[in-house]
Amino acid sequence: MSTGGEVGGPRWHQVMTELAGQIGAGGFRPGERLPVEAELAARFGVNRLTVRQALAELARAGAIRTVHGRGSFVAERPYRFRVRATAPSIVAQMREGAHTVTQELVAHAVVERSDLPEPVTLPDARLLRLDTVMAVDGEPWSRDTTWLSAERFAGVPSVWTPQTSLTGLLAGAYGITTRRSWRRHSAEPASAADAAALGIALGTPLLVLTGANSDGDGEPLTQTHRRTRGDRIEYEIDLDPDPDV
Amino acid sequence: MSTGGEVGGPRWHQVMTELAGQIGAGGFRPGERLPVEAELAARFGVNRLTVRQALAELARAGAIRTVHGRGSFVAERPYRFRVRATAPSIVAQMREGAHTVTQELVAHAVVERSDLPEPVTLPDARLLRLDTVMAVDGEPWSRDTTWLSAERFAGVPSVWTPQTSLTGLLAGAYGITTRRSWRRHSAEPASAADAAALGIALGTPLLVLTGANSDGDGEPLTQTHRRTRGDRIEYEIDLDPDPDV
DNA sequence: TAGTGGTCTAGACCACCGG
DNA sequence: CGGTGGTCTAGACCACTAT
Repeated sequence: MSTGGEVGGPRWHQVMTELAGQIGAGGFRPGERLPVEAELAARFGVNRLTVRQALAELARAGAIRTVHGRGSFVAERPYRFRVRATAPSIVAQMREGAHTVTQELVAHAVVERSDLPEPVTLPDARLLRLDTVMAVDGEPWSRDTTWLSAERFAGVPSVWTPQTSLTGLLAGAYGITTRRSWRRHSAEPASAADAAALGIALGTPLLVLTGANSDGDGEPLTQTHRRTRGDRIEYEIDLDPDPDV
Repeated sequence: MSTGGEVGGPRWHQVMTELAGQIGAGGFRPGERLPVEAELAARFGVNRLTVRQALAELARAGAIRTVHGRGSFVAERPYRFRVRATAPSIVAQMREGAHTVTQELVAHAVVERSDLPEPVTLPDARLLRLDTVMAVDGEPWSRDTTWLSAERFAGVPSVWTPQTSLTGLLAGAYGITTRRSWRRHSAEPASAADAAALGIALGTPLLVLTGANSDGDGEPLTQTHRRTRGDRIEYEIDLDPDPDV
């Protein structure tokens, strides 16, 4: 610093890069609380709102996490979980990696087929809709909605536990082998509901997956809408036929 | 309004949903300029900063586009381009749909292999790096970086035009058929450079693709890093073996 | 109850755009 | 040049968290 060079850019941007640099250099440890906003404002010689804009950008980028009434904390694991998009069960993949995965069932209802997002691939008119929140190693990770036949799978909600994997449940209780059918990926800002459920700032980028799975015969079985923290996931799509497997 | 119902939530959120409703209901046409911030502030009876927070959220969601010195405009096409992730050339796909696609070469350089993002699949030590900005129907759409052998393809920059498709160029001038090899998808907030190149607000969600293509024999040929506006793209991944093809 | 972040205001000045 | 959004300040009060 004090190289005499042009500093340039808005003050909040300078504050942001300065803080990001200190975090990256280990000046603040993962999980550690940053100084309070008023303290940062005094330290940088700027108004508190200027500090807040810098912190907001850091939060969107996943470098810190800000909690109302408690403070801003350096992100625990700057880690992006890599998931194979071509496999049907994400839960199974993660548990292979010795991670704790839970899926809390926050709501379920029987809905009409018009409730499904495009493209609609399920044949049933009445569908069971499961709204769940997935957490990895205790940290909220994605907000998921799954639709499946209300008639065939009416008993699913009553046997659901946070340890349930839908793919595993269908295999165990119904003898159905699930296969992936199609996937679509896009990116959206977190809505107020997303932010509340995932403990992130409003507007944080989410990776949005919509997709469907079919049974062993290729018949449509489930349809899914998953909203995952963008800073915590990376979908991997292997297209080359691998001759070693 | 004045239904007597609970309004709830912060004022900026109310302003946001009110404006979003008017846009959705056709109160403002696509491309139309919104009233200036001071006018909106007066109309809603709030401070200009409160209006600005509402507009910032609408911009992140892609509903409006704000331009310094000119104003905020309702998004032209609330349209998400659907792209098959399993095909090698996105440019070809879009032109099939009768869309105008240009790729401006903004920079090119010869770099070391360490410049490549993980996982590194190209064998060459010295690589040609192409930085381009893709526009669809005149609107900036993605920021791309492509690496390929500096030795074999040294002539590429000198023949590049905005109409060039790299896949087409390799086929035409080098007789090479390109195949997709692997892809990774994640989501990130737009950096300052992204925002400037794509004409979007800082922090807007981007769909980030990293991937590689190989030649007909499966030999690694190119590696790509593409940052696309999240509100303008949807990657489609077909996994079911299609018996008709 | 004290400390923290979240919201809002009033006012000022700067940077960019177009005629 | 006038009009627009972008930044910054000083100060106030509210909502949430922990003790």
